[in-house]
Amino acid sequence: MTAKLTSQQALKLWHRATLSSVRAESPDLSARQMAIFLQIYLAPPPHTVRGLAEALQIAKPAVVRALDTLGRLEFTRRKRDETDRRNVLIQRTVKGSVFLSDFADWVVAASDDV
Amino acid sequence: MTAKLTSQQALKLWHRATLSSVRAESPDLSARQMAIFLQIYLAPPPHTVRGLAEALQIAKPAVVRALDTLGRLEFTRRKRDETDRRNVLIQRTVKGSVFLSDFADWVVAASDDV
DNA sequence: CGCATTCGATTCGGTTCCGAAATAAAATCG
DNA sequence: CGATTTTATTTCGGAACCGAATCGAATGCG
Repeated sequence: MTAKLTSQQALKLWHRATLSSVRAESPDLSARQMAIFLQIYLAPPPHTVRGLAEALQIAKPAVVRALDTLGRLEFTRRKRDETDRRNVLIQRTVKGSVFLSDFADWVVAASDDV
Repeated sequence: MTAKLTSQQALKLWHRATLSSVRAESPDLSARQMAIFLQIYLAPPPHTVRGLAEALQIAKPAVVRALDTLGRLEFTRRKRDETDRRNVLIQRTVKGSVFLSDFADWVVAASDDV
């Protein structure tokens, strides 16, 4: 349904969507934080610190810090895995879903007439 | 040529592109920094601190700091405006253009078969 | 000319982030 | 059981960031 974008279109899309997000004063997430957030919401669970670190190819402490920030924003939540208590399962939240929905709207709007 | 994206497609696109960027160990830019960077490269010049602050609706010191970081990365360059020496004109660089080109490729790839 | 305005940068205290190394807690294995 | 492995977190010094307020230089205006 959607054709592959040209470079020009891709950049214009990214520009517009990012502008919308910044103007809306949504949390100023870094690329890493955003990648972790999207991974949690779009990739199939369960999500662990180790799994996220591997998926993004970054160090575990960086994941822990990003989860601290996302948790502070109430975009994600930690839950101990009771079957293996070494693991921490990262879960979605209502607030995170709302942000994701808003964000999707900005990207969709940016893709209109790009 | 390109149809408007659905929310699902928009998020999948963003997820994939952001993952590529993070995995490639490109600089971990925040949303604000990325918005400023794209504004400089995609919107018509001249670009000033004040103009960027207005376009993004953020405070000037935040723009100054972002330009410090982008400058450190050699993605942008400051140049005094000689006709009105209060102004600083923000300019593009070769290194910034290369990054932008790489970034565009990631988004294009992410848009394929989304 | 003198004063007000504009512009970018700086300061302030406080927060978050970095990578590398060390740690704590839980599970597994011999 | 004890030793090893696995998992997430904490620590460290150093860097970057925040918003609000202030500053210094340049310009414009009366």
